[in-house]
Amino acid sequence: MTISVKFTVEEATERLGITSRTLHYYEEIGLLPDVARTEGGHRLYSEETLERLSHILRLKLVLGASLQEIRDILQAEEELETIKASYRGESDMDERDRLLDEAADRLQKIITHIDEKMEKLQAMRLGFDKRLERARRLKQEHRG
Amino acid sequence: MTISVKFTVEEATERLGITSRTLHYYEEIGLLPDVARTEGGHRLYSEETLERLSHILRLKLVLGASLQEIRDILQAEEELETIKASYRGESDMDERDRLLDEAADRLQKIITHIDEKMEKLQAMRLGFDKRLERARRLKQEHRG
DNA sequence: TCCTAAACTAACGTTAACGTAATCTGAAAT
DNA sequence: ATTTCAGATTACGTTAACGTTAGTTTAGGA
Repeated sequence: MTISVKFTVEEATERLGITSRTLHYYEEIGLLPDVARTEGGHRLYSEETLERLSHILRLKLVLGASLQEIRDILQAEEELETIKASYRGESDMDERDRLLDEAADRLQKIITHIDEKMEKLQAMRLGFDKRLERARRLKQEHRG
Repeated sequence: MTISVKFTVEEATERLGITSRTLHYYEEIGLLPDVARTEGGHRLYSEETLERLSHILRLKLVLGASLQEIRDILQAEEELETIKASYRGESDMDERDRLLDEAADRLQKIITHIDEKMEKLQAMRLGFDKRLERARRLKQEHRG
């Protein structure tokens, strides 16, 4: 049996840079399943939950995704994990292939979305770069 | 004198894929200076304004920036343009160099911000990629 | 045991970014 | 000249993502 270290609310907030209200809220809207409690009702966060939270925050920051969209992404990921975990089991293999394909499809869509975002970022970066270059050139001309 | 084509609200909304309310709102919070009007008070958008709007929407979508942040970015860009435009004029050259440096600094910060975002996107993309690969490998193993 | 800091629940408050409804005026085709 | 549709203004409504306050309970060290 593996020892599972648990973290208090304070430890979680400090590590993640968010408030307890945010933790409560995420739990409230179903982003955090199965948060453990002490006998007295105080929350205890596992390492995996903290990683999940970290993932959520990354998705928010980088993709600019809403919590609803994040919920969908997480769900797709979990589904995939479930399928993979049960893949060597007993039941209908064709059905499993189908489910796996579906999950892979969703992942592919997310990746495509990320790629599109990166392309746009790249284009925008080039635009700002040009402005900066022109500014620097202007300064050089003036000096020389 | 160059002919300046102007566009109606409807043309603008269709071209940009936003509602008139959004146009009004952006004007209201100062994102769109000097929107022209007909004699009767109807708005007329110039090509430059439409491009500005397009830029705003890109910044929103790609950077996930708030309208406040976008206002700041646009302001920085305008400042830089003003400085560049007056750079060959008469007044204090040292002061101009300073202003130009300042503006360039802000641009540099935006670019750095974009770069950081792209790095995070890249890392995230790799993460999703791995999951996808594992899913595909699993399917292959099962078949073979 | 007692005390204080941390956590709990419940509920109302807040801000950004628009949506929507109502009423009125302008534009342009017939 | 009239109709009709687009546009203007005003103002209240909405949603997401938390913030904040209040009153109560738990945890853990002196």
